[in-house]
Amino acid sequence: MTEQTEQVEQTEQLERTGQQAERDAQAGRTTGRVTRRRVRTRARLLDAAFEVFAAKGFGRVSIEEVCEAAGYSRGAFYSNFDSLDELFFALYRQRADLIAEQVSGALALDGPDLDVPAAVDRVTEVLLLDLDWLLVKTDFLVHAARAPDVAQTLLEHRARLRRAIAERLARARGLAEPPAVLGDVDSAAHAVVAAYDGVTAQLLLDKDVEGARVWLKQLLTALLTDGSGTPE
Amino acid sequence: MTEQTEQVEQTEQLERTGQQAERDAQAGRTTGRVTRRRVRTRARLLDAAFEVFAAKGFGRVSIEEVCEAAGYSRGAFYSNFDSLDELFFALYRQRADLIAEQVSGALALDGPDLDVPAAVDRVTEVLLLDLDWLLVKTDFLVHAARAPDVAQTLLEHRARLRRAIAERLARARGLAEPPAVLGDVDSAAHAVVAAYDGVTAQLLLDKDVEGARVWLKQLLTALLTDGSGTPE
DNA sequence: TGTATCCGATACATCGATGTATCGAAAGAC
DNA sequence: GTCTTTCGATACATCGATGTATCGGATACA
Repeated sequence: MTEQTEQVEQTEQLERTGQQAERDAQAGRTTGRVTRRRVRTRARLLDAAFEVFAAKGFGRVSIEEVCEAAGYSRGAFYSNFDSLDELFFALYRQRADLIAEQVSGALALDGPDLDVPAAVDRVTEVLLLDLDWLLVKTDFLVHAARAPDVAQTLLEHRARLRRAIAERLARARGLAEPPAVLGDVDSAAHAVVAAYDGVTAQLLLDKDVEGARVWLKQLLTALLTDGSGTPE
Repeated sequence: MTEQTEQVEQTEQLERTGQQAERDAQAGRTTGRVTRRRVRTRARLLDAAFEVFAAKGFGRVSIEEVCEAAGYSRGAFYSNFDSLDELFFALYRQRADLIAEQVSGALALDGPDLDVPAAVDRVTEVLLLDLDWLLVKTDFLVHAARAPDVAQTLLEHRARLRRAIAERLARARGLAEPPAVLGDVDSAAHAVVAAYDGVTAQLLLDKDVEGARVWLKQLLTALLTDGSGTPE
């Protein structure tokens, strides 16, 4: 569905600092024999998983399919993960963290005082970049909805995101913008996330990324600038 | 997860007018021997499916589990459906139509001129009634996202819903309300749906139905009344 | 009540996925 | 380069789910 090669490199780097030590510790040696091969296969498995999950949905994917897509046998899988759930969780964390960074970057771009429409543009660009990711993300949401501990993690993730937005808004709010249609910045941040999720749902069905972007921008500026922005 | 008994009656009535003729036609007789037993078991299978899907998620449910929950053997299932997918689709249609009716009712309640806040209250009540339904509905969304034909159906469903809202809004708009933060009524309707979906996502994680209701009301009034409503 | 038809239960054959145990090969340490 | 440790491939046993074919009991209709 997406290109496969050389995306590995990226993942590999992410993993290097990642949850490597845990497994080593659990295996005995405290970090001796860190193994280079291992990181590679782990990264490839994650990338393959993303590809396959996006294409068929978490619920319809077997361990073997992931391994096949990654070019490994099941032995490799069981050597790196305990279950598909664990792999899914790791995958989500990896990608979500990546996006979170990008969003932070987009928010931090202009100076200490925020240019709302410009920031909205940049954030929108990042958030609606990859349809496959939205698919997997939604899959994960549904998954988390039935696993309280997973849900907890996801909620914290979202809370962090909201807080970041709220802080950014607060810094900009005191200056020129009139108070938005919603009371405080917290509500505003909440609304931003809701708008994102809402647009995602439609996008998943009609696959019109550009349309979704336009629409999300419109929604966000409407919510944040109280009509003085660029509605319509 | 939810009560099971006597919900059957409801389903049964829905089915009576439903896609009954099709199968008969396909089986030969044009509608001879309409069978009473059949409608019962079909209805029970659908109810059981709802229960099981809500609890475990579509992807994690086997045909046998549904049958067991319904108190039938797999023979009954294969006599009524061809696949889990088909059952899922039927289930979605049934429930979605039910909700759509209720929303229509809630919208039609007050006279020819609409009292926006009151309508928002009523609609919110209906939309966020049943957490299990939201789970199944989201599951279905993810499912549809990967099956173009199913997506098409879902999109039409949503379009109808939006149109109903838009028409209702249009009737109310000419009178007193100032134009909302969004341009036309179409955009407004679109925004309403997006808000609904957005709130749903959060609700699926924190399971706080009351909070979600409050929040959705706030969002909707903010979007529809341009601040003159009851924000905070 | 008889009877033709329909429906759902049972049994069976098959397939795919899972997890484990074992072994050869690769990779790091010296 | 060797030697030890780790990783991943292979083979195997098992289990659960699927779909089908068949049969007996239920149901509608006369």
